[in-house]
Amino acid sequence: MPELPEVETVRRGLERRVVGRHVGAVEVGRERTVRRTSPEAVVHGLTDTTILAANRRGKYLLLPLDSGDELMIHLRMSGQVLVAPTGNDRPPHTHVVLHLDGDADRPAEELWFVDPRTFGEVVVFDPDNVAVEIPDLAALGPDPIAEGLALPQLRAILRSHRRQLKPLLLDQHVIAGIGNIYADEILHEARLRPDRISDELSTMSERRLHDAIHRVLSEAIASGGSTLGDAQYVDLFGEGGSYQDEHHVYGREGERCRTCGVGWIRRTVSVQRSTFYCPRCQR
DNA sequence: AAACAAACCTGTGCGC
DNA sequence: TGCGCACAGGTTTGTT
Repeated sequence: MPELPEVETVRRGLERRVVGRHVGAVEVGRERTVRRTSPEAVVHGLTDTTILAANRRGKYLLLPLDSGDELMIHLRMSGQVLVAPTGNDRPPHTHVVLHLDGDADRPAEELWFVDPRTFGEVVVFDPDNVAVEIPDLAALGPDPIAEGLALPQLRAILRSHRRQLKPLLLDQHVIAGIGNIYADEILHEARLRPDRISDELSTMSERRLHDAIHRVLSEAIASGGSTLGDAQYVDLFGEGGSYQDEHHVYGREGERCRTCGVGWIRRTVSVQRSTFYCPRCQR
């Protein structure tokens, strides 16, 4: 579920609350969550370390440790990262727990990785060996927020592929961080149909797409991301975002278009994903 | 190279 | 009320 804006919101929470903390004990409850290595590797890699920073690339959370290793967390569809006072009841599907020591101004707390569908993962890796240990992370395209994506760079990407825009935006090797909600919202903002071909856009359309990527992602981050009806996505402190109120097309099949007030939002399927757009103002 | 399908899991909402 | 099916924010793998 979480895409770039949601992961960025979690990252900011980690920066505020977790960076600088020392990790005492570590518990791994479900092996599948640490399947890239093993429970022992994650426990040993985290125990008695200090978390130095909270970074993000695409949908990957990356926390450098004082050991020289990094903690990588990917939420996939249903993962959550939460902080809570030590001793609080843990929600169902809490698979990894980091005990954060208290200090002069903070009580001891726990960092929980919660994930009903267990697609998410937690791994401790050596950043000098990332291409071998986490090849998908090493192969990520540019992150429009963390690294920036200038117009000439986007043009080069669009013109070097001959692909439909929706699958192209969802491809993490091409651009990192955009998922199903924001791909649709970006294409709506750019007034481009999801099946337009990347190397057939006018220079003006390329510019609109570039503007839309930055505008939609930035505004979604400013709103704390999108929390849908199931409240699956919440930030580190359990708070939902509000960008769902700004959605113009995602989840709005059959509704009148908020942009043109004339068209009706249509749902199709692309890359096995629901795709929403306004056939009148997106061309 | 790009489109397409299936797989990995669990939970929820809907029609009947 | 209960059952079965469709569907869900992601990514990998394998096939056309």
